[in-house]
Amino acid sequence: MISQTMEDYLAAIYRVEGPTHRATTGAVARRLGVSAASASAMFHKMADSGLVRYREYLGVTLTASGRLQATQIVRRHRLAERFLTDMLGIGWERVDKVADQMEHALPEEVTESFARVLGDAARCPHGYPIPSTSGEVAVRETVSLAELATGGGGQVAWVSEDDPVVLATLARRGLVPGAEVHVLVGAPGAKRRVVQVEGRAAVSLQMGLLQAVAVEVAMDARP
Amino acid sequence: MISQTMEDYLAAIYRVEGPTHRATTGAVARRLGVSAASASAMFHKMADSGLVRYREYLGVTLTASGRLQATQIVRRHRLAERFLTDMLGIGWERVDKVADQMEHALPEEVTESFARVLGDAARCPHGYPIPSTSGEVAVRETVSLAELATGGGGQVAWVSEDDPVVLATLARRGLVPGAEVHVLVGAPGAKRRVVQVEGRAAVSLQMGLLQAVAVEVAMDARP
DNA sequence: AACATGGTTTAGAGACGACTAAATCATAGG
DNA sequence: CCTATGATTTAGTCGTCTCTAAACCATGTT
Ligand SMILES: [Mn+2]
Ligand SMILES: [Mn+2]
Ligand SMILES: [Mn+2]
Ligand SMILES: [Mn+2]
Repeated sequence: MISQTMEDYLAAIYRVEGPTHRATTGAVARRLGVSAASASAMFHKMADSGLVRYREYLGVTLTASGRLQATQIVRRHRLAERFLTDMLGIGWERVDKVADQMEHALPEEVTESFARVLGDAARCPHGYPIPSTSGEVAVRETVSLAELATGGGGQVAWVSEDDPVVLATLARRGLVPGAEVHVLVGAPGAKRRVVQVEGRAAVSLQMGLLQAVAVEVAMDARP
Repeated sequence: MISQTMEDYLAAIYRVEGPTHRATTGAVARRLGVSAASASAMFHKMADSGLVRYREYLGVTLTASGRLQATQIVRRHRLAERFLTDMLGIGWERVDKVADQMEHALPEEVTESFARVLGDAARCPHGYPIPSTSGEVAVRETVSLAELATGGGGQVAWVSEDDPVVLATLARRGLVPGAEVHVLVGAPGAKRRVVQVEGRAAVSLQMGLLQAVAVEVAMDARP
């Protein structure tokens, strides 16, 4: 049996480590709101349990076993979120916190019931892919709205989900997964940029909001 | 903030202490699968937090504050159970364990959404009353099938929910909340008794099963 | 009235997961 | 190539919850 805490570390590592990237102590600690010392100690225990490979001072990588368990936790998390928004009508800015608890409570049978009644949803309400039971995920190449080339645009793939205030603002601006968006004014990395969503009037958004939006650039517009 | 462990103690005390009965260290410890020493230590902390009154060697009683919080945990637990059986089709012998986790994860908003989509259910799948938001419960006078007078009968009010095997057996025998049941043969307290459910053929049940069934005796047949 | 018994509390200790402060390492700039 | 800097690890504690073993108390029996 794996502790709830260790499950949270697993999911955090999964989300931090990109396809190439290693999950560093600091990045995981930051995501979990925990000191780097605590993360370091936990990395040792997880390595002993065969969940990660740990190269000191460099960070961890999930093993096959660790990766499979991580995807299952993330699957439970995102299915729970979908359920909360779709079936209970809870606002998307509040579901992450609840799902963060539920992800540890749902046995296989309940998880798959969720999937069934939700029609095998492919994404969480924030746009992130829901891993399959075997751990596969649909990968998409994205660029944050902050870094997108001026004049460029695409479809919103997902939005960062950890700040409820940001989420509420994004929803009000129409910046939800699936929306078409274009950058009209402002260089990549600028403090503010003017963007246009679908048929709406253009709005100026600041850094924090821009960084929270991941855009899938149209095939022919890739850098 | 109150710990998940303390919440479990609160609910256990609530369920152990009858209208008159005091919740004793041993009874609470047994219900939580914990040593008496652990329960004793926790009682001190809960008394310090104003959740219970503690009379050493005699047990605890919930304070007004403790009782209110306990009913809210039990409300979440039982609504979660109803949701799992009614909306997801999970078997009633498995829902208690899942609800035991979910009861700590559901904020007010989600709990009341459950209540709404369930049409303000009055009982959990095992027949226990669901406390209202203000903590009120419908009281019913019951006698266990083991103690019911020979020849007597009534309506099944609720069944003990902690043993999945017992629950599965009871369901197979038709001994579910609402069923009419009569004791045909066997003295109160006997190892086995013959009972009849609704229109079914009479069956002989052993102690363990008999004790698990609480029967509401018809008004005119009260002892 | 004394005592035996069983339940309860205390004593002592361990697992887990968090923290701060201090030491250590990797690496980018000079 | 060397060093300054920032990230990481270690050392030392703490809080929470658990346990077993031993001491203690309330109770009913003799
Ligand atoms: Mn979590
Ligand atoms: Mn999400
Ligand atoms: Mn619980
Ligand atoms: Mn129940």
